[in-house]
Amino acid sequence: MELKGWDNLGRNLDDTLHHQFKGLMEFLADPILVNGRTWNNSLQIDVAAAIGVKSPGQVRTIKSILEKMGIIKINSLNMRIIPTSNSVITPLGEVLLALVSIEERIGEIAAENHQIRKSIETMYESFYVKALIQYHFPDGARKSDSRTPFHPLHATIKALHKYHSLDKWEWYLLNTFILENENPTQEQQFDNAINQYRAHTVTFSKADITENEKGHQYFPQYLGLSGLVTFQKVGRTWERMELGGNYTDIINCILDTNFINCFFNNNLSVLNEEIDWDDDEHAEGLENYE
DNA sequence: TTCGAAGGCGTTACGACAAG
DNA sequence: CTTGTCGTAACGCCTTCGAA
Repeated sequence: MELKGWDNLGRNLDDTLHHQFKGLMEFLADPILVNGRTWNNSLQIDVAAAIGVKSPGQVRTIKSILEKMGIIKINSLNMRIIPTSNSVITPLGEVLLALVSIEERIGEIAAENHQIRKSIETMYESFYVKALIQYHFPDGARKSDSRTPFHPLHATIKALHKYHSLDKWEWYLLNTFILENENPTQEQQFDNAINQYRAHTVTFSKADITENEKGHQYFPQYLGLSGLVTFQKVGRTWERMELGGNYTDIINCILDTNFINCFFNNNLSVLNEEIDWDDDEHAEGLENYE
């Protein structure tokens, strides 16, 4: 049976990316460096040099992941506008910039102090919770199979809630079948597939993954950073994911069927603190993590 | 020409096994 | 039990390519 991952960008979210983002913002903040240029190849080459990557193609990948995470404004880097750090960064991006700066300043203390390290980690978690709430596929979970806006966090949390945990192959089954939000047909197909797998009537190997074979690498990594999901790891690869113990009110909020309606219909934006829930219960859930 | 992104490919980590 | 070797799989950087 063929397994297919959701589309993904091949970029890890880690210290390196955080600092590349900071480097990009520092570059754009300096009019002398930007030198009146719009977002063209020449500018990208200079940005590449400034943030320590080797090609403008990589700068574009970084731009793309920062956009999807809601760290920079979508299309704020384009060929018509001369960018500045202020015209590009989102409120969520400001949070990340602050976190990276804090981490740099107290880095030495933090290295020796478990408590402080833990606090920083928690701050990054709440940052990534917000980033993932707004992270979605506006053009479909997998371009080859779908064109409907899709919210991967919602789909994952919902599956984890129902099936308690997902191993790597169950994760690929989720990716293979679930391509739309709240689609009962797809959910039934996924249910059949996961039950067969759990009954050991089918087994999978790497060779069964025919599309987006790194689907297990990137999005699960993002989930882990948010603390919403935890992973049982063997060495450096994960075997099983389940809901983290914390953030239960956020998780309940994401599970609510209104969540998707609000997200896609009301232009829900955690970036700009414009969440406008129908009832107060949801709003409280989010406020705890502002 | 510029774009996004799939996946190729070099590097690294793991695990099995043998030898000390 | 520890150390060393080696084959395999995972990782992740970044090249390449189809599309616009």
